[in-house]
Amino acid sequence: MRKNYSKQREEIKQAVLEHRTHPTAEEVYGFVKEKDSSASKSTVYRNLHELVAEGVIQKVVLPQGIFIFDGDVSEHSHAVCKKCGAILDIPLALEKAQQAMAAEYGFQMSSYHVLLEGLCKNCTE
Amino acid sequence: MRKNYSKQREEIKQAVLEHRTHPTAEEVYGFVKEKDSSASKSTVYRNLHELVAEGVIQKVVLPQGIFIFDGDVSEHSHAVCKKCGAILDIPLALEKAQQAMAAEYGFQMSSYHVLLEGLCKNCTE
DNA sequence: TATAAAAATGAAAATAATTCCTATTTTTTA
DNA sequence: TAAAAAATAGGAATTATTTTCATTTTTATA
Repeated sequence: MRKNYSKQREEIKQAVLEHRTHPTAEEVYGFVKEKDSSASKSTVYRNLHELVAEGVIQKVVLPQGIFIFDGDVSEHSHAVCKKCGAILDIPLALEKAQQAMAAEYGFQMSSYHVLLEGLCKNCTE
Repeated sequence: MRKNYSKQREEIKQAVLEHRTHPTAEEVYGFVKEKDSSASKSTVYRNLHELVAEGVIQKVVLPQGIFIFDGDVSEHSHAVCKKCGAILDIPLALEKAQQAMAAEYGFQMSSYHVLLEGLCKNCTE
């Protein structure tokens, strides 16, 4: 277990936790640059990867193949607005699916990713 | 509407429809090459893209960001085996989610993507 | 059928996101 | 405080995909 976080590591972690917008690596890099202009991209990518491995943040892929980072590591799903791109966290649980998958397919489901697409509240008003 | 399919276009379509393994673009390229060694990658990518736009096949992204192609365009979900990589089609419908999303978040859900991960039957035996 | 116009192709270059490499800097340890 | 370990910046390398474009193939039509 790592005892201390380096300055950059802490800034990268905070950038993901504070910005609840589900930033991409590039966006995290932008946030970190604001505070420490000497920060490099490789450090951002490396630390994001390590934070994911530690379970501090999670990496989610959007249907277009873009990766976003989420400071909320609890099991939840996402809804992406096709117009503004906003990403909502939704507590959509698929516990029932676990048993159904085992019973019907003999598939031992260990995790799931649900991604909804549509229009968010703002974009339909 | 396109009347006829070119030779390559037809081979590319067939490769996706016949191989129910959910191939990547690279794999489709491999299948097409077997029948027509002169086929190029750009043609495979272009046609896959067009077939998706036409709704003949669909493109799905896996959590690692890899794109796979599916000849079954009906709304269904996928379960990926973490051991062997097998991809199962599963009729997991989220109709209820549609109303719930509208009622709770004002989100007009138009489509969804569900991806389960775990171990398939073969890999647990 | 011959031919002009349109569409599709192959090959290679360009792109974009991410990972890798490495010399240097920073931090930790004792 | 010195040696060892860890982390960094910056750039090169990688990989999957897209774009470009000259050539080939197909289609339409005179």
